[in-house]
Amino acid sequence: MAKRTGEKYDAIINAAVRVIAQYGYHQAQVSKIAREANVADGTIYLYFENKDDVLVSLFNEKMGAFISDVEKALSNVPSPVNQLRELIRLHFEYLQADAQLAIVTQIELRQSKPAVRKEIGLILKRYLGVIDRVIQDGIKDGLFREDIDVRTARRMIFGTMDETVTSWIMKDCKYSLTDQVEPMLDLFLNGLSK
Amino acid sequence: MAKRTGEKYDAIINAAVRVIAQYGYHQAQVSKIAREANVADGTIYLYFENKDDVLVSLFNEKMGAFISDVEKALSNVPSPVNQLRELIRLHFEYLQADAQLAIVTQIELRQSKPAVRKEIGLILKRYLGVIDRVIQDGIKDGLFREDIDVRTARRMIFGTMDETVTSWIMKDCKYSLTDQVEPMLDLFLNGLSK
DNA sequence: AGGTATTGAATGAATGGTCATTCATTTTTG
DNA sequence: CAAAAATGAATGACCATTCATTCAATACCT
Repeated sequence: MAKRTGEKYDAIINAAVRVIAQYGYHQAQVSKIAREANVADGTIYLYFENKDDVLVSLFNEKMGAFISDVEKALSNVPSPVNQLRELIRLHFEYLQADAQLAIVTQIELRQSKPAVRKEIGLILKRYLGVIDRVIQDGIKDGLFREDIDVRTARRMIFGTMDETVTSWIMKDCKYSLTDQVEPMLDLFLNGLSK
Repeated sequence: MAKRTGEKYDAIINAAVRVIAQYGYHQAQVSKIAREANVADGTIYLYFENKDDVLVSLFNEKMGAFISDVEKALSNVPSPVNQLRELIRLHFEYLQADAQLAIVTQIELRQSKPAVRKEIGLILKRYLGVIDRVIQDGIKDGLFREDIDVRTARRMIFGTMDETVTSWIMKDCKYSLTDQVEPMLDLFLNGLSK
């Protein structure tokens, strides 16, 4: 039965991030991940059910930690406007700090099988909930318009950040993501119109 | 040498859309696509280089037609505000009218190999150019703020539409996409702030 | 202490299933 | 009756997964 914990568990997950980031999803064979983790092919099956389980666990460990960080950080920020700023900032800072992880979660894991993507979607729901709460607080506090639809606004915030990170990666991460925080926040708050 | 035209060429592309939409990218074998097109497996290789070429051609034919429609439609619309409305409307209308195509371009083809995704990216560039032009016109006409960054705004517009279509598909297309046009346009133009 | 049994972690070569692609043959067309 | 188009069975490459075996550590005995 898969162990799901321990030193080698972490080693395999981190090896998977490096291998997938370097070779891409389709060239990340189990044997390559095993070699990178300094472990035999068969050992992976002592810690994980199968290859898909490695991918889901990877996303769960890394994204789970990120969401917890965001939740904790936002709880110390009073104004919803600053919460939104902090959310965007953390989103960009986290991925900018670990470009390999960014490539894996943003590009490569999206090529996985439906079953894997479904699990990933469930984990992401928690993050979407965090965004929703910021918007709702903003409306309650009278800072945001009460006639906006929370889901529409959430899709705008998440969709824009997601697209921004993806194109940053596609352009080889060669500009600063965090420089985008203020212009993006300004667009979200004030819109295109004069 | 691949023919890239003719009755069977279209039949194969349309069969690919149906098979991929129904079975998913990973269960869309060449033999299944051939059967759906009423053609032998080998015939596919008379019209296409290989399986990847089928996928790229599919995107090129379908998305190319869509972009041309959008370009033509916008050229008859005077105000950039109305151009933006029309762009969002066409984007949603086109995908709502053909849910199978929406599933394939929005979800399934994103699981393809890097080489295929790269081609898809090139085709999409033309569409992003259309969005950029609407924003630039809006600034020139004094309707949009001149201090916004065109690329940031473009990523907001494309990212938000993309995320909206994806979650519409994930929720089994069971609400109206086109109902989202006005609330989304309003958010783009006026933002979240009161 | 010295020796021996027991456990379970780790190994990596072998297996088996899956498909894209090919090409010798057949069918259709002009 | 050529020439072109279409066929579909056979091929071979690829890779996740398995499992018989090795190895190391710990417990148990005299």
